[in-house]
Amino acid sequence: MSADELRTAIQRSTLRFIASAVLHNHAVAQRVGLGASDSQLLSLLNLHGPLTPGRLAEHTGLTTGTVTGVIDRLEAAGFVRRERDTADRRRVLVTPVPEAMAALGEHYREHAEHLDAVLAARDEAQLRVIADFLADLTGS
Amino acid sequence: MSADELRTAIQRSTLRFIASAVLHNHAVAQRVGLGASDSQLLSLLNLHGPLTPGRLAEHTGLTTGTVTGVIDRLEAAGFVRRERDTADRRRVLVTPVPEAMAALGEHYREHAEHLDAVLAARDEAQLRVIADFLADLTGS
DNA sequence: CCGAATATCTCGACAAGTCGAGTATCTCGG
DNA sequence: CCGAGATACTCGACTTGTCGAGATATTCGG
Repeated sequence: MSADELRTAIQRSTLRFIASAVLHNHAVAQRVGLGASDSQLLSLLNLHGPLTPGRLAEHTGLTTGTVTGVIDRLEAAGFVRRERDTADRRRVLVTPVPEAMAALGEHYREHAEHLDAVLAARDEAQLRVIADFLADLTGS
Repeated sequence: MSADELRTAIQRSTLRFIASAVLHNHAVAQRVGLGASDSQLLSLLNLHGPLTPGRLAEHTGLTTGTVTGVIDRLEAAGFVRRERDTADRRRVLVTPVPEAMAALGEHYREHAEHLDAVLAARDEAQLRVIADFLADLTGS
């Protein structure tokens, strides 16, 4: 395999990986009883950390009224907590609840174990190449 | 960084990557006017190739009546085609329309270009490590 | 202080998606 | 052939999610 062939193979694999991840994510959300917007909002919180309802509305394209409802559902289900900002008491910080997130993570355990198994077959030099690649890819 | 540290770094990066991919996928679907089930069905077709409405209903957990409606929407929007199976004429094969898929892919061009840039900085040996890793990960 | 601006929440009306039961068409074994 | 089973589609009722306008609470500048 030439370098070019390797690159296109990597691109195809990446697409397959994304598609399967998206599907699994959707399946998990459905099993747990989360709607599409609920799941989207949780993903945002996991990526960016605690956010205010206003910022969540901007990121999702939903109105603030709708976001209030989404947060209500997520809070009732125990996935997030509301915390009033002590500095500016108009504001509310929506923070994910770690235990609930860990419980959600259980639904990804098979995938995590598969990843573990794949990584176990690599030596340190190879792991470094993979880690660097993913770090560059996720931009961090 | 030890091998263990590299492994946990890889796991974290993978999670970040999935979360951001799921979010972007959702954003694209919304922009193009696809509902959650519509997008899910398209992902299934892209992964597994042409499927019958019955199988799609099984995979998604929707009823066959609902799947008919989803396919109607996707067909009207030009994303899929219905083809009657000539061998068993009760059956319908739902196949993605390549041009529409390519048009959808445009929404991922920034990501593809970023991936290109990241890969351009790797030599052939590193590319091979990454390609093998992704092949094992996606199980193919 | 006071008025304007900001942030969130409330709630009735509306839109979209889904179900479920029934219908139409086709296949296959006896 | 014919009847049972399979496959997809139709359509009315219902659930869910979303909007949008207004209400409430808080901050900030002058």
